[in-house]
Amino acid sequence: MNKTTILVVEDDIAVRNLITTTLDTHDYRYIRAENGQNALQAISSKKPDIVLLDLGLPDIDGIDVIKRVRNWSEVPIIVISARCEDTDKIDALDSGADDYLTKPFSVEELLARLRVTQRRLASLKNSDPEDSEFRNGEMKIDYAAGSVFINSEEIHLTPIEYKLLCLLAKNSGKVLTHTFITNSIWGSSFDSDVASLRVFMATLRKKLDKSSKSGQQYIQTHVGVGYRMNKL
Amino acid sequence: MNKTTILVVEDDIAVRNLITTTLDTHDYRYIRAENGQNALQAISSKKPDIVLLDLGLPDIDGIDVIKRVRNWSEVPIIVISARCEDTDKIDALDSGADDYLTKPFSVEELLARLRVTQRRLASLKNSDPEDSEFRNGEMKIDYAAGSVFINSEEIHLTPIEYKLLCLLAKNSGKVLTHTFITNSIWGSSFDSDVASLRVFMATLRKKLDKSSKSGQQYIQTHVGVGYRMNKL
DNA sequence: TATTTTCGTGAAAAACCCGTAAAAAAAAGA
DNA sequence: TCTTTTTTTTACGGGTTTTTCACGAAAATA
Repeated sequence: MNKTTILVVEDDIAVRNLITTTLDTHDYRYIRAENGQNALQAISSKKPDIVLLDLGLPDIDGIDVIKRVRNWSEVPIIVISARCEDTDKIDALDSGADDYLTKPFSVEELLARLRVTQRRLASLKNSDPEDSEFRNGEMKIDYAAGSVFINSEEIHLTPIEYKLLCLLAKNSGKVLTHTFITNSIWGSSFDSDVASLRVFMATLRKKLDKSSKSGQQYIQTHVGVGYRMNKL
Repeated sequence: MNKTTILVVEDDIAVRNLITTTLDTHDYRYIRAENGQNALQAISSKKPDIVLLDLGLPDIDGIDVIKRVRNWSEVPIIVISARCEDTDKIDALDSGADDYLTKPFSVEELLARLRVTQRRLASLKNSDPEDSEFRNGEMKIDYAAGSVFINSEEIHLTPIEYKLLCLLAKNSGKVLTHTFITNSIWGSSFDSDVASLRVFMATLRKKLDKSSKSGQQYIQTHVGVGYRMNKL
């Protein structure tokens, strides 16, 4: 049986060393990342079992890291942060974090919470390896890099366009209702959001089709209901 | 969709009221238990989705409650306790608790952690995606994709046509009265709706028959009563 | 069979929804 | 600050969808 692998995302060397030596002495394997970019890449390439994430990273905000990971991976994320405000905790948890510890934290508690997470993973034993990229026809989404390609040619998407595409991709083949989509992206569903949604769909389709050779229809409209990504 | 049911195990009336009123205002259902015995009974008989557990109960020690529950149930347990020692936390977590909050706790944080737990429960349920579909003769309805096939060739239906077909399919073999159908689709039943219904039936039949090889009659008219989908 | 009622059908009218462009507002970078 | 990018708002045209209506066919009733 393999050791549980833990990705430690922390730029403060002292804290990182504290964590890694603790993990070492408790029979864990670990990987390190000093910033958000590396963290995202490590999650997609090394596929750790659990992620320990500091929120105060030099490049990307920790919350954004969580959100981006959650576009394609369900890997448990335990946040370890100096931010002790309630709103920070709530933001992190609602963005997709599984647990939240505030610095200074008890090493023993961290280990206990790791065990809780491991227990849950074991009972799941859901051995479907999550793919860090999505392919459909000529399109490819590289989740770790946050970039999209048509025929290995990168196309630039704005944040919302990217989110939208990920949402459709994750539910490829299924019809997503207007309200489901607007809720997923804006958190609420006003009529004005649906109007915006149409605009985004238009630009997204334009960008996808422009690079596509065959006249493939990636996104299909379901009148009065919503949209669907076709499996090609 | 049912509300999430939460068992609140807490003997301190003030704290309990704080929690239950909070749950009330956030669309949760709750059950109460004042001691460990009642809690164990409630978990087995009422089958709550989540348990909020105070450790300082009058009869059984909270840790023991956790251990005994874990003999036969995996229900998520979130501990809310005045004990703030690390060892207490670790004992509770290692005994099978899923999370641990110390009093005084932030109501907002509690809600956020409840949402985390709910998220996990939801993803557990959806792990086996039964892509529900309906088959009858050469026809197939893929509900998730919102599309209809005749001999694995997709046919385009307008929203009402699709709704109508789903309604007939769901009650395949049964005669549906005019008023039942118009009520299901328009919410009310005017004479004009029945007139429309005839038109929709005509186009629907036309679309189904056009692709069908054998002259199968999917929809049968019952004069003066309504329509029925034949089982083929 | 004759009469009445109910259905199916085609076509036109009305209503509706969607895509699109363009401008305004907001956010992000330089 | 100014510029650039991104998001939101608004309005309109066009195509699809729904509704209405008229008339002939089919079925039920007597």
